[in-house]
Amino acid sequence: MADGNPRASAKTMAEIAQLAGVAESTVSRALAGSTRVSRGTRERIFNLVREQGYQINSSARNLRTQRSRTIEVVIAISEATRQHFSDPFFSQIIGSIGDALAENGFDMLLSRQSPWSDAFGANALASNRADGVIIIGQGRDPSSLEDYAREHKNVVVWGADIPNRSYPVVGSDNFAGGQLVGRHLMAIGRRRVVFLGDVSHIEIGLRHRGLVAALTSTDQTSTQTLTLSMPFDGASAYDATRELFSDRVWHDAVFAASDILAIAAMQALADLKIRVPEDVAVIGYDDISVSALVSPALTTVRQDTAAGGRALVEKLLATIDGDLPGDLILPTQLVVRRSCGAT
Amino acid sequence: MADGNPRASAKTMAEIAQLAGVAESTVSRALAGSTRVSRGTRERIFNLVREQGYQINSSARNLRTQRSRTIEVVIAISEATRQHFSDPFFSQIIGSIGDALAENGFDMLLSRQSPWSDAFGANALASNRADGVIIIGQGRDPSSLEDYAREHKNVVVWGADIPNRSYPVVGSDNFAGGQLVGRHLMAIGRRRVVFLGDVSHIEIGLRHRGLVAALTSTDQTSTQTLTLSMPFDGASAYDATRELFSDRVWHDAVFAASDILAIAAMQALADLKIRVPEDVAVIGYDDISVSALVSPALTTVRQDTAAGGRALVEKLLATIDGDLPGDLILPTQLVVRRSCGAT
DNA sequence: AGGTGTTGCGCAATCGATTGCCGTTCCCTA
DNA sequence: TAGGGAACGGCAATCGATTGCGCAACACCT
Repeated sequence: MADGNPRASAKTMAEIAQLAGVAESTVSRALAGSTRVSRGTRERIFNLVREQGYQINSSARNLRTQRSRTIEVVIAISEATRQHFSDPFFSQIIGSIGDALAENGFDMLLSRQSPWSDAFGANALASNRADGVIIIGQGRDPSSLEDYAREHKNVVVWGADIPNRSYPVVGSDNFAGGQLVGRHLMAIGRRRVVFLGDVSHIEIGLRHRGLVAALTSTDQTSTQTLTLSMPFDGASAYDATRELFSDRVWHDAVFAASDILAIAAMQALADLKIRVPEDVAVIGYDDISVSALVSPALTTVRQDTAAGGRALVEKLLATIDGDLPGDLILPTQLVVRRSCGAT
Repeated sequence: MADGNPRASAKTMAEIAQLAGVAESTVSRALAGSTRVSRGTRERIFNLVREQGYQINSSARNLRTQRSRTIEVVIAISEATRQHFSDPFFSQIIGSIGDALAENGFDMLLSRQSPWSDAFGANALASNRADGVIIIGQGRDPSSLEDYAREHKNVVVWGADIPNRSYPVVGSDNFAGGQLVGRHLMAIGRRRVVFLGDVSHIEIGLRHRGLVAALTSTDQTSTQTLTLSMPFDGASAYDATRELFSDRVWHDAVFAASDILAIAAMQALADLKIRVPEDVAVIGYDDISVSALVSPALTTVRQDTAAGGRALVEKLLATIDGDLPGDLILPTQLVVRRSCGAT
């Protein structure tokens, strides 16, 4: 018993103050690291805190300070998009956001419902649960996001640099990414390209436009691009690919809007005994970790999620501090592996 | 202007009360759906709330009610384990937990640091953030988790049914899963099995024991199992597999503790021109969505993450309500695909 | 009319920490 | 010894909602 009776009961700051023989205000200041408390007092208080296993009640603190040191992260995945939350791309970016937030002493509230979607649901920002919001993806209809951003402070978004925005954006250069793919395909002599992805989704539309731009800006013989556009998940990408190639193999390349789609497409081709990359080259987007591990390894456009997540957090925290940070469009990089048939 | 001036300023319940000409208490009760408020008053209040875009301040509410309607979800990934947060297995289970929480009106606080790891970290100091904690994985050292669970109420864990626990557990039957694999391998005539995974990790150890039990409980000719045990990620699984098989192909099967490891192993084998499944059968664990899409499609043991996530939430909420829910060990299921060479 | 409920609502205490402002104490200097 | 600071710490208001208790008004019954 000499070592105290840890976390027996002690609960409030008042109790600590009582034990230390000081006022609550002093305990508060000591814990906050204020210089207005003498070293001796501070140490006495810290020892008691440790002994008693005292923890600040964050509800009370949040109420008083009017902030929560919590950030809401929203993965706005509509049913219609069919994109799965478990797409590793999301996990990667969420992971890096989480790390960056933790380093700054912020908690992360994860949500899959856009705060504007449910008219009468709870809105974390409005209700003081969160000091800011990071939204992953602009989705197919950026206008509701725009409305939301206008009415709320402290919103940053992972997405594309679209005009008439009122929020800072971090994203990768989707158009350039599409271009990289287009140029690469031209360079290795593939002209008849299938694009797989929902082009009405802003970012994916940009990838598509980049592809088309690269393919048509050349003076080589005309190219023919087929765009399969619909909400895609792995399964439907498989089906679409399988159907397209089941009659005959006319196209010689597939560019999928995400690695998940690309991997599904490769599977469909394999099941049709169509060789990748000999008969059809396949290129994906994201560079999720499994892409290096499939056979053949997937050529893809890397999005730097680590830098992206970190930047999102930096910009949001700056916004909260009253700054007006600019946007950040990260460069993309083509990661050439076997699936495209290049050297 | 007739339609009011939405979300102009209105902020506190007091303002709403003022506008409605009632006391704060009445507004509070109306919002809480108390029957002690007349229909007329209730409607008047609701209209004002809508008009003014009022949202209850959750810090204040949490302080007063002493709960937060928030659950913390912890992915306890140690550096040493090398397991990546972006493993789709985690995303899947987090997704289903998130859905179940949302249905019950709870928020999800996502954290990658076990609450016991940083004894005095920055925000370990704060409490009352969450009404309960869901911990994914017992890790390699369940004792610190045990300590934590003893000192805290409302903790449920995804993991294995280990003895001397003081928390409810939901998990899949790892031993049975390993057995399934062992039996299947025996049935298809593979005897020389390599196990890939960190057996000091509780759940993975069980999978391993299940495998060994199945392989040795038979009266067929003796089997030889090699266990490669170390913290694994995709890359190191690749390396280990590559090294093991580079001299000669003695083993005829690989059982990996997760699909990610299995996919990496398949890649290593492919790079060595070793055929899967003809020369070496490969079986994974988890059945993440990409496993059906790799070539050859991966035979694996399915963990029902959807049911698991839901059960975790149910049990936690029951615990919060004062119940003492039992454990739930979900059945596992062998999903036979091409990589094991079965029909 | 008086008694007994029932409804509907307000008063005021309360949750636990933060912080502006002010009061001591102590030390140093002139 | 008086005066001027600096250093340290306490008082009390405050954040915004919840809730036990009490009171008024009205209905119903005998």
